[in-house]
Amino acid sequence: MDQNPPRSTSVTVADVARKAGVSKATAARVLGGYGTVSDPVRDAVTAAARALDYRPNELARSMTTGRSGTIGVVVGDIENPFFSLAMRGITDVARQAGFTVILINSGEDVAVEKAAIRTLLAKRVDGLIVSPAKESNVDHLQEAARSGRPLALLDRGSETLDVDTVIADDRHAAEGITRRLIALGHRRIAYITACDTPDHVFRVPSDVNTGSVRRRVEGFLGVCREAGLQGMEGWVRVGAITPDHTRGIVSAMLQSSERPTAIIASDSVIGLEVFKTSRAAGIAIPDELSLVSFHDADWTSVTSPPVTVVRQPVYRLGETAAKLLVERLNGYEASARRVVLQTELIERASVADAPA
Amino acid sequence: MDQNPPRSTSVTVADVARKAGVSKATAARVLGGYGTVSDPVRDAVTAAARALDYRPNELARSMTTGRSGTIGVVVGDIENPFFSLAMRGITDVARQAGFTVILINSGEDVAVEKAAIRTLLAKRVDGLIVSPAKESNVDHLQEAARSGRPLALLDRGSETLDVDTVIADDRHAAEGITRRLIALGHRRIAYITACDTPDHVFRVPSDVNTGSVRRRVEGFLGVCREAGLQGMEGWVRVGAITPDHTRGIVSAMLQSSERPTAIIASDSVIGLEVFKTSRAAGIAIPDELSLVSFHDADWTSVTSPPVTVVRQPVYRLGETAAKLLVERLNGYEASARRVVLQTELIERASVADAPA
DNA sequence: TTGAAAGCGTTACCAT
DNA sequence: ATGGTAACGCTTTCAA
Repeated sequence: MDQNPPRSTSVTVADVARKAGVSKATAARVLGGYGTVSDPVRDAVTAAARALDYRPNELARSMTTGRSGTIGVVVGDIENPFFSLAMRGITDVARQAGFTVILINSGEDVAVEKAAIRTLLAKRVDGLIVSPAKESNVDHLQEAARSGRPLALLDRGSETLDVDTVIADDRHAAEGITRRLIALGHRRIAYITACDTPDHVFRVPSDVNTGSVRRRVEGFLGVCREAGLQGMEGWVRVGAITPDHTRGIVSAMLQSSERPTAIIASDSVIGLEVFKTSRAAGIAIPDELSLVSFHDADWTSVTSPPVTVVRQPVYRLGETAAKLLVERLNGYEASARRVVLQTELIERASVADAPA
Repeated sequence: MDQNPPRSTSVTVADVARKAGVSKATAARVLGGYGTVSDPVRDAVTAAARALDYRPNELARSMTTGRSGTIGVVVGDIENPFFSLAMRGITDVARQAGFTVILINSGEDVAVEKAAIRTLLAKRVDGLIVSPAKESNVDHLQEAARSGRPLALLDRGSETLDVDTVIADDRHAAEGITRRLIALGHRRIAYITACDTPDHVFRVPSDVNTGSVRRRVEGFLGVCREAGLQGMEGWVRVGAITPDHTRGIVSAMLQSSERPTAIIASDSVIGLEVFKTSRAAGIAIPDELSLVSFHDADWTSVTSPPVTVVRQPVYRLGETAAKLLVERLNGYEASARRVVLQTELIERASVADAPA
């Protein structure tokens, strides 16, 4: 029973081999679980390994095999329930497939995203899942794709990037709620998103670089146009990047003489702030203001009134992206797949006829 | 302008050295940013690196330096807003300090946690941040600590583990809200937690293995005892691990003849489900039932009535754990530090006098 | 300031 | 079935 303190320098296959009285190659075979070895030798090596408390060095292993068993994930903000749920989907699939996940937060900043990709590539991740901050700026992703490591896009696609992509049917969802609101008599409908433009004002959909949001805005404007509503571009508000920003935007709107009769919130964090702000301003939902939010966050059913939402299959978004990536990692070679997951409108009580 | 397709095998220092007409050692020095080199040589190497689009292989670097620039994080469930917010704190600090984060979800399962630690150690993370599923079962953490890699505990401590720990003042918080409820005349006060016991029933605090929750339960029971309330152990309910489980527990309670007049929810996910279930059962909050929840999730102020919560400095919990770890990584050697962050009771409108 | 060569801990190829 | 040995891409003495 030698209980000597484990020396700081870790034990290697060579140590195990020596102790078991075999060659390094043989020890490596049983430790690594490859090649063929006789039972007695296997037992001896196993015993030696246990005695020495051998721990494989995955770094060294990756060094020679070229696979790190790691996938890199870059998301906008892990604190946002949307991403944390998608992340759960990713990690579940990854773990089951034997991969480990490196998470980097881009804060929706392209420069950070760029650096993240470099870091991840330098660490030799086997593959990448990215939710690109801006669709227009994907050179670094091109580069990643070219590096030979598979890349999957999450929630936000890119026309120019021919890689596996998993998104929700955002345009369709936006069209649906816009139609519904118009049918209820709404004409002053605001769309609020966290996406920003250089001068913080929206003019045309191409101003919005986040794929999922651009598609929604296009859907929104398209239906408005089709219904004869002109100049609705003015009702699209960008830059709701924090609750404070959102509050500023919403209260300004609510105080103006031509205030909106309906608001579409691009995510649940914004939806919540719209709810808070209008309540604080004494404006009643849904009598004076209708509210629809993307993402059926768990609390949306519990407010008074409960809020009408677009349910997105968020967990499955992450899960699917990870699955596609793992397939690539296992050698799948066919051309890029684009998966569009369906959303569902959950009608609750935050939407009503436009006030007279 | 050679635009030849980048060959699949990556370019190494040797390639750069050759192109720059210097030795591998010299090239490595400028590429790695260490040692001393003359300006002309530096420029030549830099130019060659750019021309070849050289990317350092961090794996190889880690191999020789022994540092991977990575910290491993094991949490119960990244989908829970508590952990996703703490995670944000961790990643922010890590990134700023030049570390990358590997995230593993334990699902509060000790076996998974154990495997996670092994994996992380095998990947040679420089340090670990763990939110241990069970305080009583920390052999694998002992082991991690002994491996020489620093370990920091998040939200849940361990008496037997002498490592840096960051927790909230859970006991104190629980005592505060319990006193308040008792002062309002409540006698049937339930405490509901996700933590489970083998037979799903609670008898004594030591049944609860999750540090933070055990401390809260101790605080709760202590104040009850001190106020002359006996047998309150029967009001502690464990196993609210999913919304469905929670609903089952709550609705059973609400239907019993001796139903609680107040409920303390151990996290916001449970708090939300209590809210939903009691509403569905037609039981009015706070007139017929008072509710206090741990974690001031963003939605808690927006329900009707808004819910009284214990505000925990969640982001700072993660941030602080990461800071302590990074200090260790930078050579800090003194004995283990235990940081206790203060909570705050946010009184809103879900708590009232006990019904007559 | 620069270069040659020895590791780091694996895997993998080629003999035996 | 087993052993010897050359990679993998980098850092790091030690000399020159």
